[in-house]
Amino acid sequence: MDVTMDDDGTKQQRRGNTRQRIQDVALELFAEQGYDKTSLREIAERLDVTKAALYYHFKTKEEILVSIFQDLTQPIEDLIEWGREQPHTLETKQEIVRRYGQALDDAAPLFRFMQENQATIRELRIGESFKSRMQGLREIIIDPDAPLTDQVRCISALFTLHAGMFVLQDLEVDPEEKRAAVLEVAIDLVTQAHQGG
Amino acid sequence: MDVTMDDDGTKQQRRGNTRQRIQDVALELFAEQGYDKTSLREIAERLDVTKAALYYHFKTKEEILVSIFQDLTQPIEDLIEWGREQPHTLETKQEIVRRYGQALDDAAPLFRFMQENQATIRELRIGESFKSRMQGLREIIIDPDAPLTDQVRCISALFTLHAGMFVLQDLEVDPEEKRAAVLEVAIDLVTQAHQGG
Amino acid sequence: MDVTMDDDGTKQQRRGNTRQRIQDVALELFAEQGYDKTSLREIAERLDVTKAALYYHFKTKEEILVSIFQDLTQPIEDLIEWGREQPHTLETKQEIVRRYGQALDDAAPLFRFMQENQATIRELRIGESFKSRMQGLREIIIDPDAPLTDQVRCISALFTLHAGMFVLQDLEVDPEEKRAAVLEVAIDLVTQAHQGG
Amino acid sequence: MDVTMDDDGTKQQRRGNTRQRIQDVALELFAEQGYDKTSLREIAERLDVTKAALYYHFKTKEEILVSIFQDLTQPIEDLIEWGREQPHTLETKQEIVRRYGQALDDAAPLFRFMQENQATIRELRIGESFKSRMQGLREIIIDPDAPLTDQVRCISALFTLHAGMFVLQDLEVDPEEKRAAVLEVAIDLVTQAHQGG
DNA sequence: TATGAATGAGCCTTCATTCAT
DNA sequence: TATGAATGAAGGCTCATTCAT
Repeated sequence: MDVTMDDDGTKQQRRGNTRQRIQDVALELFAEQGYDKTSLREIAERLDVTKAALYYHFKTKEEILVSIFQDLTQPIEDLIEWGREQPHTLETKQEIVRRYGQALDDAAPLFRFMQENQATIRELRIGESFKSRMQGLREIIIDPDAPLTDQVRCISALFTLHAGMFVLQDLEVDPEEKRAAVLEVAIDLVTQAHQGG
Repeated sequence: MDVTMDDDGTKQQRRGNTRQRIQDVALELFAEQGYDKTSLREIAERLDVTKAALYYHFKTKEEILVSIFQDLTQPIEDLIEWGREQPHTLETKQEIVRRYGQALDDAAPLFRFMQENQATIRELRIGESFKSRMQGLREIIIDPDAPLTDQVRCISALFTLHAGMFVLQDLEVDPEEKRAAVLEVAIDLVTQAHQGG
Repeated sequence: MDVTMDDDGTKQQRRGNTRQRIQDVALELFAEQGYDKTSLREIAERLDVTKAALYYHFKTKEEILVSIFQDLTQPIEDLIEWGREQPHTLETKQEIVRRYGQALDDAAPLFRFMQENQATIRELRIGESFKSRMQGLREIIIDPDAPLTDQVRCISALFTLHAGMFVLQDLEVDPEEKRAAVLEVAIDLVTQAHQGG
Repeated sequence: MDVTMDDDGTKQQRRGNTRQRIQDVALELFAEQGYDKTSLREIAERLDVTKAALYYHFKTKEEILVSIFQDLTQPIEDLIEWGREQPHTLETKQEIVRRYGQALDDAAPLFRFMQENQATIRELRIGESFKSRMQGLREIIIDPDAPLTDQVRCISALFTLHAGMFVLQDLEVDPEEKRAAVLEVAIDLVTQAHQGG
C-alpha cells in the first residue's frame, strides 16, 4: 500500500508520488522565496529525503521547474489553440479573458512565481516557452490592424488580470467580489478595444 | 584633470566618481541578469577594480542596490507628496498618471529591474520602501469609496504604464507613438474610474 | 575493509571515520596554531579532502571545535558529578585532584588549546560550557566557609596541575617524575587548605 | 596648545599623544576581544581617525602590540635584573613574589591579554621576549638543585598570582582582601619551597 | 600629521551536482 | 528507490597593508 505508519503515528505517503511531492514543495518554496534563493537542500529537508533523492527524479534543479511549468501551463496552451480556431469576434475575446483569468487562478502559485522571478526565468529553459505563450495570447486577442491604443487596451486587459492576482492581494475586500471586479474591468478593456476606443 | 591614459589607451576616469561608476555598472548588470545572478566579482571586473574596492564605497552588496534605489526613486517620492496635497479631481489623477509615466521612463532600468526581481527584492531592505511607495501611489489615485471596479481601473492604469515599459518592448512600432498610446489608455482608465465606470 | 591504496602508495582510511579524522587533525592544528589562525583550507588539505567535505560533516567551523570539546571533556563532567555526591572530606578532595590531573593528561591537546586560546573561546559557544565546568570544579573542591587563603589554595592546586602541563613542558626532567611532583604539590595544597592553613 | 574644542563641546586631546591613544585603545580592545579579533578598522573607528593614520604611528599591527608590551613590561625586566643581583635567600624570594604581584596589578590589562592570547602571542615577535622573561623569573626564584616538588612550588607561586588576577575575578569578596590572600598563599609556597617542603 | 582610495590574500560558507552502493 | 560522501566553483566579506596627496 502507499501509506506507511511512522513511529510517531503520522501518516506518510510514499511510493510513486515522491515526484509529485517534490514538485509541490518546490513550487511552494519557489513562489515563496524565489528560484535562486531556494536550494535543493531546503526542498529535500522539507520532504525528509536527501538531495540525492531529488536527482533520482529530476536531472537538474531547472528540470524540476520545467516539469512544474509544463504540467501547470497546459490549460493556457490549450486556450491559445482554442483561440486560434475561433473567429475574431468580441465574444471570443471576452471568453479568452474569462478563461485566462480562470487559468491564472487555477495555477496561482506558479504564475505568482513567474511574475516575481522574471529575471531568473529569462535565463532558464522555460523562458522561451513563456515568452511564446505570451506571444500566442497576444495574437489571439489583439487585432494587428487596430489602432495602437486598442492594442494597448488588450495587453492592459491581460495585465489587469495579473494585477488582480498579485498586487491586489492586500486589498481588503471579499476575494470573490474582487475577482468579479477585475474580470469586469478586463472584459471592459477588450470590449472597448474591439469597438474602437 | 581626472582622466588618465592607461597602457592600452583606454581612458579611465578615477577620482571621486568611482562610487557613481559602481552604481551605474551595478544597475546595468542587475537589470540585465538579476540581482542574485550578478556577482560583485563581475561588477568589479567590469570597472577594472578589485572586489575590495567596492567595499570601500559600499558596506554590502545590498547597500549598492539601496543607494541606487534611493537616488532614483526620489521623483516618485516627490510625486506622492505632491499628490497628497492636491484635490482629488480628475485633473489631478490624470496629472499623476502623466508624471508617473515620466518617472518610469526616466529611471527605466531601475524599474525594469524592480519589476523582474520582485522575489529578490521582497527579502531586501528596499522591499518595504518599495511597497510603501506603491501604497502611497494607490492612495493618491484611488478613491476608497468608489465602486470596486473603479478602484481596479486605477490600479490597472498604473499597471498599464508598467506594461508599456517592459512588456511592449518588442512591439514593432515607433517608441514615441507607443508611449503616447500607453499614456492615453492609462489616462482613459482613471478618467472612467473618476466618472464612475 | 576500510582501507584503500592510493596511486602513490599511501594508505587512506575512508568510510565512516572521516568525521573522526577531521576532529583529530583539527584539534592538532588548533592546539598548534590557535583556532583563528587555523583555516578550514588547512584542515582540508591535511586530510586531502576539499573544504566542502568538512561541511558535510560539520555545519560550521565552530561546530568542529564544539564536537571535540564535548567528546573530550566528558570525563571532567563525570568527575564533577561524582564529586557532588561525595562527602567533603580530605580524601575526596585529594581524589578529585588526582582524577583531574589524570583527565588533563588524557586530553592534553584540548586543554592546552583551551589554556592558550581563552580569548577566542570566550566568544564561542563552548565558552559558557567551559566556564560552568570550571565553576563546578571549584564548588566540589572549595569549602565556601573556609578562610579566603584556603580557598585560594584550592584554586592554586588546580592551577598547579595546569601549570604542570603547559608551563613545565620545557623543564628538563623525566615527565613521570614531573607529573608526580606536580601532583604532590597540588595535593599538598588542598591538604593544607583542608586542615586550615 | 594640545587641546581643541569640538563642535559639541567635548574636549579632545590631539597633537603628540595620538600614539599613546592608539596604544590605550588597542590594549583595551586586545584585552577584551583578543588580538586576532581586533581589527585596525575597529581601533581607528574608536579613535575617530582612519586606518592609515595608525600606519603613520606604527609600521604594522604587530608593532602596536610590541610597543605596548615593551612599555608595560619594563618593571618585570627590572625586577629580574634586580633579582639576579640579590642573594638567593628566602627574603629575596618573598620580595620577588611581592614585587611580581605588584607588577601584574599595575599592568593588569596587558597581562590578562597575554594570559588569554598565548596561542597568538607565540607566533608574534613578543613571543620570545615573553618566554625569556618568564624564564628569567624562574631562574631568580627557583633553586635548580632543590627537589622537584620545591621547584614546582615556586612555579605554582607565580601561577597563583596569575590565577588571582584572572580567575578569581568573579569570587565575591573584597578585592583587597583577595589580593592579600593570594599573596599570602604565594609567599607561603616559596617559603615552603625554600625550607624544603 | 593625517586621509582617501585601493589592493591582494584569504576566510567561511553555500550550492548544484556526481557516483558508488 | 534512495543514501552517504564528496567535489568544484563560486560568493560575499574582512583584513592588514600601501601610497599618493
